[in-house]
Amino acid sequence: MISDKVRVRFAPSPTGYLHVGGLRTALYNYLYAKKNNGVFVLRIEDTDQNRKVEGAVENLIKTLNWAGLRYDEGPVTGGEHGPYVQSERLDIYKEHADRLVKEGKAYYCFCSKERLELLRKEQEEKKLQPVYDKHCLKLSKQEIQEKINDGFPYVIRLNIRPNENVVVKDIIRGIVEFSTSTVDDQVLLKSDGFPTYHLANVIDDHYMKITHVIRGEEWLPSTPKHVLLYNYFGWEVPSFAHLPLLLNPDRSKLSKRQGDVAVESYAEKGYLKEALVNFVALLGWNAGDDREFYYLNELVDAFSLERVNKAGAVFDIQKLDWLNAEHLRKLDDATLAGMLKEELAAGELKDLIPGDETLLKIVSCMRERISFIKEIPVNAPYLFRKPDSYEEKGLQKGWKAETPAHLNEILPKYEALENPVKDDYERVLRETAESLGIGAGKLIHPLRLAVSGVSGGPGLFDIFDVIGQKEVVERIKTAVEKIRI
RNA sequence: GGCGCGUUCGUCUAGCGGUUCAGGACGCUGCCCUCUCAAGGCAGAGAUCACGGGUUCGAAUCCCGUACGCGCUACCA
Repeated sequence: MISDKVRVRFAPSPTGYLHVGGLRTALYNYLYAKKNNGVFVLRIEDTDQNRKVEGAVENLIKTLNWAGLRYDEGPVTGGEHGPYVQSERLDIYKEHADRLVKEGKAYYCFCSKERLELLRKEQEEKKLQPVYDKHCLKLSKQEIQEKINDGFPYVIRLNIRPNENVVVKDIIRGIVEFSTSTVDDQVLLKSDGFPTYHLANVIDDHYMKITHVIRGEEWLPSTPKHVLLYNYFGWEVPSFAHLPLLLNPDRSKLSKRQGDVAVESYAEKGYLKEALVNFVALLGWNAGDDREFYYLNELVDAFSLERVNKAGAVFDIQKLDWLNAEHLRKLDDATLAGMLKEELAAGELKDLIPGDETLLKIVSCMRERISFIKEIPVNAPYLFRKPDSYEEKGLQKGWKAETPAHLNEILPKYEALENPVKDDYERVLRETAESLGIGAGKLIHPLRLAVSGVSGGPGLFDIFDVIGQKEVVERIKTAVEKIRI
C-alpha cells in the first residue's frame, strides 16, 4: 500500500493566477482529503522554464488560502516529503531517468527540432499518427557516448513497446483501455535538464505517497504513459479520478477568451469566497439530493468522488450571482456593514461614509435587495447624498398637480419632530394622509421620489431613518421647488 | 486524421430496469404579499431523456452502432 492514509495533491503550474477550474480541482482534492482524514498536498509544477511568472507561487498560495483551502504539506509550510517545488527536485528526476535508460526502458534522443518537424509533417501527410519513430533507439552505446562527449543536446524518451494494452482504472469513469501503439515515446527529460510533466508527476506522486490522483479530464489521454512509468519503476499505481472539464457557454474548455477565469478577479468583483467555493463544488458534483447551499465544512461531510459527474459543466454566472446573494444574506449586519465601509472607502463616495450606526441601518434595509455589497452605492446612492435628478417614470406616475400642496402640508410636521425615530415619520405621514382625506400612497410615492429621485428601493421610512430628519426636510423642500409638471 | 471521454429542460442537475407521459435549482413569465423595488410564497412555460437498433413482460436507466460535442495528439502543464 502506498500509504495507510489518504494523500492527495493539487499540482498547479505557476502561470500567474489560479484558474477557476484549478480551484475546483483543488477543492475536490481538499474535500476528499478532509472527508477521509487524509492529507492535502500542494505541489508546484514549474518545470517549464519558458512559462515562469514572477510571484505566481505566492499568489497561488494566497488565493488558495482566501478560498479556505489550507494545505497540509507544500511550499512554505513544508512537510516530510519535500521539496514541494519541482524545480528544486531536478537531480531526483535526472537520476530516475538515467535508471530507466540503464534498464532499456528509456533512451537518449539527439534528434533536432527540424528533423522532428519534418517527421511530423510526413506523418501528417500520410495521415499517420504523429509519433516519434524511435530513430535514436538504434544508436549504439558508443555512438551515444560520442555524441554526449561532443556536447550534443539530448532528451530522454520513454521506450514504449507497441501492441500492448494499458488499463487505467478511473474512479469516475471506470475502466479505460489504451493500446501502447497509440502512445508516443514521450520525452521524459528535456534538453535543458528539466523533466516533463509526465516524468515529474509520476516520480513526485510516488515519493510523496499520493494515494489518489484527482485531476482534470485533459490528463486522461496521457495517463497510460504514467501507468507505464509506474510499471517501469516497479511502483504501485495510485487511484485515478479524472474530473469533467469546466466549459464556456459554447461548451469549449473554459478559457480566458470568453470571460473571467482567474479566481482573483472574481474576488475583486466582490464575489464571496463562500459563494464561489459552493458554486464550483456543484459544477460536476451533487450529493444526490436537492441541496444547493453549502459551506466548506458541510461540503467536506457530503462529498464523495463516486458522485462526481462525467460530463463537462458550463460555468453559469447567473447561478453564481444567485448563490452569492444567498451567501451574502446569511452574513450578519455587522459583517455586511464592515464590507460596505470598505467598499465605500474605495469608491467615489469615500468622503460621504456615514457613521457605523447608519451603516448598520443601510445594510439592514438593503440586504434583501442586492447580490453584491458594491450594488448598495450603485443602486441606492441617495442613502449617501442628495438625488441630482428625478426619474421621469416616477414623476409621471406619482407626481400630481396637488402633490406640492400635500407635501407642504407634511413638511412643517416633519420639521417639528424632535429626534424622530422611524415610527415617528410613519405616524405623522398616516395622520396627515387621514386629515387630507387621501390614501397614504399619495404621500409615500412622491416623498420617495423627492427624497431618493427614484421610484424603487427600501421602505420609505427606512430611507428617512438612514438619511435623517435634516436631509428629509431639505430634500422635500428642494423637490417641491424644483419639480414642475 | 488517430486515440479517449461525453450526450436528461437555455444552464447546473436528480434519476442507478417498473410507484416518472422525467423531479429540483438558476434564469424567464404570471399571480399573491406590499408604500415602491427586492426578498418570500404560489403558479406556469420549458426535456419526443442525441439518434437507430437490440436485451427484457417492461429502458432515460443494460448492450451495440451512428451522429454530434469536447479533450488529447509539444523538449506546455
